[in-house]
Amino acid sequence: MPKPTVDSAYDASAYPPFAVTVDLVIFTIRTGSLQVLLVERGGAPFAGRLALPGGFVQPDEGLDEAATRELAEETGIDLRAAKASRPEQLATYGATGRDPRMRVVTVAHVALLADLPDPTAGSDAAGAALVDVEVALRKRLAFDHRMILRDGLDRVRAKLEYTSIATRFCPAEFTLGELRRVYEAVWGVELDPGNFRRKILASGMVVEVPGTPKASGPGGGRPAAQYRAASAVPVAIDPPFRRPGD
Amino acid sequence: MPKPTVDSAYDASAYPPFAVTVDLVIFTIRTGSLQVLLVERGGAPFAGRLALPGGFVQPDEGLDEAATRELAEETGIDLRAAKASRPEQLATYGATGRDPRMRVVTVAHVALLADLPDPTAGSDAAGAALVDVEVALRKRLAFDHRMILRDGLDRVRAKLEYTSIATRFCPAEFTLGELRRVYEAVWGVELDPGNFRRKILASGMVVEVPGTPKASGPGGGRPAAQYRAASAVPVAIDPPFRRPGD
DNA sequence: TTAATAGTGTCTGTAAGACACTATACG
DNA sequence: CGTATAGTGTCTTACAGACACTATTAA
Repeated sequence: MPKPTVDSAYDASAYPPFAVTVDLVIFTIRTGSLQVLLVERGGAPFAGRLALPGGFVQPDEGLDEAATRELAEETGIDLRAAKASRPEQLATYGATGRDPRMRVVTVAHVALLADLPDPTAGSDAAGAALVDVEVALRKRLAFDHRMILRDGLDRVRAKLEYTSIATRFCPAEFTLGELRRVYEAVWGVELDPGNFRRKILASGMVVEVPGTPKASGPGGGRPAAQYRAASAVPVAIDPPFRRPGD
Repeated sequence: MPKPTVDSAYDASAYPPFAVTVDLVIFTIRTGSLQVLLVERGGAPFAGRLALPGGFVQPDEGLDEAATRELAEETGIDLRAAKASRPEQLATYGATGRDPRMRVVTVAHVALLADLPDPTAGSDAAGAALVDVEVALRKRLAFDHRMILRDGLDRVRAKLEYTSIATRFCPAEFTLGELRRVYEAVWGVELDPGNFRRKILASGMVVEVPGTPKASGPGGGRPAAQYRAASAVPVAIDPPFRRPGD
């Protein structure tokens, strides 16, 4: 095993300079469909195109920090206080020419949001919008953001199988029906309510909130028990909850 | 959802400059134990410490390209010819201060190697060595390389469960006993030969090479049939091959 | 012969999926 | 009443794990 080339390369005075950014794939579920937050680009390049939110990493912050800051700036959610659901690193994209002006390496992150009580929707959503994921994937996004979105979607779909992150899409308390509709929206399938119930309860990922049945919605239906995530941090589902047909 | 901050940030003339490197976690299996390739650092910082091989990304190459180039430089393996087993991106590490001299973001990759016929071992392995992974994790490595190694190990252990990458540790033709010992080395467990055989054959990840039984080793044993990977690119194992006790 | 590995057969427990059934709401 | 959702019970099938058994080699 030949020469170690590390040392000479670490010449602090002469290294190729790169710009480093973070981009965010922010998913949420609205009206039963999986949506992603996109912003419209103002200036060149890709002016007018939709893009993932993101920005430069500052010299004094780490990558996670930058992603959390961008999430706060784009959605108003301050995760440094609510210690849950930090953006998770997805992958890094650094092909030459992915930004036509200079060499930019971007570290993509994924974040899951419970749909916020509508104050957020009415506010200054200047240029930012939630777009159905299937629709977004058919559009021409800026840079390589379509690939990043594709990878982010794959990641979320996979992680539903073996972790409890689905609860991240739900408010603090939720019914098993709501949780099931999260899985159905992300996976694009229908799940048997009875089998779903057994599987989730057996996994221990949720605990029942005693004595608080939820009033049934329009059209009737038996009131459902309320649950909350058993753990603040996502936990492994064992055995995994395999998605049908994949 | 508030202001999009993307546009102003994309001022090509004023961005915070970073150095971008790739680091490689190169695993192989030797004498039944999982080993990782480490190099000894010559200069400061961390002079004398063991480190993962790696180096700066050049302005005209992509991240994958840089990782492949570094792999070739460190091991003599040219993957641009043998189109198999490219380094796979692991994660990106960019904490402030991870390099004491400047801001360096490193994109870590994982590569799996079949143990090479000993020419490589005898050559100029100046400062490069294969180290048992458990031993390496107990050492103090340079930079945050211990964390990277830990993450790389987790990744490989997980990927054995649902892909056919274990064959990457084997030569072109191998017996099921050899493949089983790969799993045992990576997972650190013992597997039942009979059940292992059934599981692997049912997965379709290998195909038998007809009419070539392998002579049994020292100590005897029935000769084993030879197999090769059913696909040049890793394929999903369905249902997954779950690792015992985890 | 013994020891070691390859390969097959069989049983058991767990869990997923299909689906029927009961329970409780709305209109 | 009908319809919709919540929740339980049951049956079948698939498969992992334990383990016994046969086959074929080296020493």
